[in-house]
Amino acid sequence: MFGDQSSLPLGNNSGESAECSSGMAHDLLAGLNEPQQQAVQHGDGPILVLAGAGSGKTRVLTHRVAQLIGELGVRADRIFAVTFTNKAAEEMRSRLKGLLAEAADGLWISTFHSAGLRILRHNAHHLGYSNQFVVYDEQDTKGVLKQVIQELNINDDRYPLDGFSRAIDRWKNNYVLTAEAGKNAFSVESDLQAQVYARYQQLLLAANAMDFGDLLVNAVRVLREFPDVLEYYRRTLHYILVDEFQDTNKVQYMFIRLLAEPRRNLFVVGDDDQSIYGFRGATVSNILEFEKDFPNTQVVKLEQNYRSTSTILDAAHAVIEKNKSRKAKKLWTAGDSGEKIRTFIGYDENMEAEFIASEIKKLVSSGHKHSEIAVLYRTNAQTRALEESLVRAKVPYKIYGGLKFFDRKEVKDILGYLRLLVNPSDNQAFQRVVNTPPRGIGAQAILAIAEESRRSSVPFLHAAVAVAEENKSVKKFMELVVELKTAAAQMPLGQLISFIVERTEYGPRLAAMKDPTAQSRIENLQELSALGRTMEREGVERESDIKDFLDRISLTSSADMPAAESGAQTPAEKPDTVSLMTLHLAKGLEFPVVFLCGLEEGLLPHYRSLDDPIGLEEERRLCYVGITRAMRILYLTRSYYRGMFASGGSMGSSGGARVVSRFAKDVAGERLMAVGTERSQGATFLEGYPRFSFEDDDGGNDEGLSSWKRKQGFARRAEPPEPRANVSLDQIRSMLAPADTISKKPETPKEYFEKDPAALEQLSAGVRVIHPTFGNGVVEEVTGSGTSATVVIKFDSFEEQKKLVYRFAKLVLA
DNA sequence: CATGGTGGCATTTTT
DNA sequence: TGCCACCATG
Repeated sequence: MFGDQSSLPLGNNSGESAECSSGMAHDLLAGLNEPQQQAVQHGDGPILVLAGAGSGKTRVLTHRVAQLIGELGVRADRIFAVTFTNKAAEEMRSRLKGLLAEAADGLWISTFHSAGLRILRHNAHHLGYSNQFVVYDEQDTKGVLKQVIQELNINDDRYPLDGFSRAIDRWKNNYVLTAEAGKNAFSVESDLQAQVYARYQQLLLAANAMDFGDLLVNAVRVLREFPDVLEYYRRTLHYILVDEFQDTNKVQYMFIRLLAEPRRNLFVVGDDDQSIYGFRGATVSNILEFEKDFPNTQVVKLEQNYRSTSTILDAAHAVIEKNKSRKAKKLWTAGDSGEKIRTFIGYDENMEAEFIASEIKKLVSSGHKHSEIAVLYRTNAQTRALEESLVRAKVPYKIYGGLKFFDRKEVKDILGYLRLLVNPSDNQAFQRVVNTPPRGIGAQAILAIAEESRRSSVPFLHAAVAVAEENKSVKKFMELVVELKTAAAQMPLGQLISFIVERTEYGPRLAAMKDPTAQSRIENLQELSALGRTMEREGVERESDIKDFLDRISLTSSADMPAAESGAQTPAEKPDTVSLMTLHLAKGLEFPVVFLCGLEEGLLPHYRSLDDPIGLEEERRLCYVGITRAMRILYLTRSYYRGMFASGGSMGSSGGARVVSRFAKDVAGERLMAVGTERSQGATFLEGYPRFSFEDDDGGNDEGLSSWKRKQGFARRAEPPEPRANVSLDQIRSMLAPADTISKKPETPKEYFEKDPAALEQLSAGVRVIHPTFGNGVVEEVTGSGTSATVVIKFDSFEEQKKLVYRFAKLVLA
């Protein structure tokens, strides 16, 4: 009776938007089962929805929002929905757009990190940052850490950088500020880590920069330490919804708790079986804490699965039921049992990949679309073999995760210039670009600049002015910066980027190289410029274009955009491609056909978790997530040997021969059906290859591996794999485009200046503001304080200035 | 003092 | 595979 749900073609991004209609009332509940309706109709107060895989979680979430707006008359801008990835946020946004049309305007839907960023863009000044701070990525962060380690004279053989970066990360996940970290140091090492942490934060502050963790930590700090700010957000956000609640860590939990506390209208959705971000500090205990912190929480369980066949669900259950720490539950389906699970063992990872590629071709010729198929794996390293095989078989695919467009060196370099232009204290950007391309400023010169920067406590860029006195190369660089700075004030973004590429010699030098990759790098820069052009906005200050551009880029994650794709597809709307991604990225998605590969001990479960029971449980959940992505057909594959670096084989006994994953064994039995080599070569998925076949494969010509290789055209590589095609401009653009809300309104919450005393502090002469009826203007004077404050504003479209009572003028920062 | 080439080495998962 | 450290050269 809910058949329509289980037959969704590709739930993640097509799916339910089709159901949109305007007469909301009963449509909202139609097609929902009992517990789903219960969740959607829940009144005020806290509610925890335990939603198993494929039980219609997103559907409940979106219908709940629609219910709040359509039935209960809640204003859209009173609702705040948080997700983990931009992709999930975008998905929710588009479904709501389908359900509610323009009634959805004003909703705040965003990831935790963009929410933090948005709050800090208005409030970072409370913490001593400028509101124009930059966001440091991992590389920048490592650069700062390196500096700290040098400064503190730490032996980096004994204490490697990664250790510090992990420690700091852990602290931030748990909202441990530098002072507490220092106080609680219990060993030489942790004391050292705390010192590094403290100095690291100082340097970030000096550079007016925040790392990813800071976006949350500092947001929470602002809310905790500045009651006015907290008050403002509490007054604005009446209903809060959280997706993937099992993956929240402590800071994130503090964040939503702070916001939701007074009204307690908190709606969280999660599944303890799908908690796979323990390494990031996520803790299932948040689910337990939740019921403690929010007494009288209503709990709703969704156990009916609309996605998979019962065979697939059984297999998934066989894997997950072995976990000790989980709430007992079992998914069920009203659907059929479907086909058996198909298994394959390849001799090595190439053969495994070849199999997958050829199997995909078969599936496609029997009527499946490429886009219905996903290949999932534990580690990004596994993509190499897969990609090669897919290219050779001419199967169009997209890889999610891994290297992003914005991670490419040339792109980062040019972005480095942009960063430096809008934020002169961005020392990491300075170091990145000061000698890129090489212009005679080496280690010594940079050392001198760093020295000067320390001595007079000014940013590197300023320090460089002093150094320029006696260093011609530095002087030339400074002149370049001035020239670019001038250009930045005059040119639109796209043009500016091209200008930078030219004037820094970056482009010309690339063009002069004979390196075959140079051409594609030039193209990447052209794309960057084109992208900049599409981000230009009318009537906005040039600099804010640059800043927004940089913000969006720093929050665009690997899940949001394919890192690589191939296959000549027409530039149609939805290119038909197979999806490749890690198990982590696959969470929340579904596909009619799923290949789950590398089912080997040491890979899934990953060897880093083998000796840790808690880690093993998480690996098990990961496997569970993988299996439950499949709707109709599931393949489990592995290989017998795998060309990995020594570490991976450390647990394998006989020189790298790999052992089948314990999770695969749990699935074993009637449900499995061997396909491919297994039947022809005596190899079995669960056992491996018979010994005799491949001990020396130069010898035996007519059986086993070599013949298989010949048959597959293995030995001679038909043609070299084509270089990865670049991601299309359209895709990048569409990823960057979505703002926090459905409508393209200013980032500032509507009532920012309505009654909030804290906001008044931001108004002073020269600040640009927007008035709902008078439009854009600039503040000339602020008089009085509190509720009697008045503001004099000169609006662009009026000759005379206007004097407005602050309390009533619904001003918004421009 | 800066640069470019070479060889060694490390690779979980991500906002 | 891609990045970093080191070394020889200009």
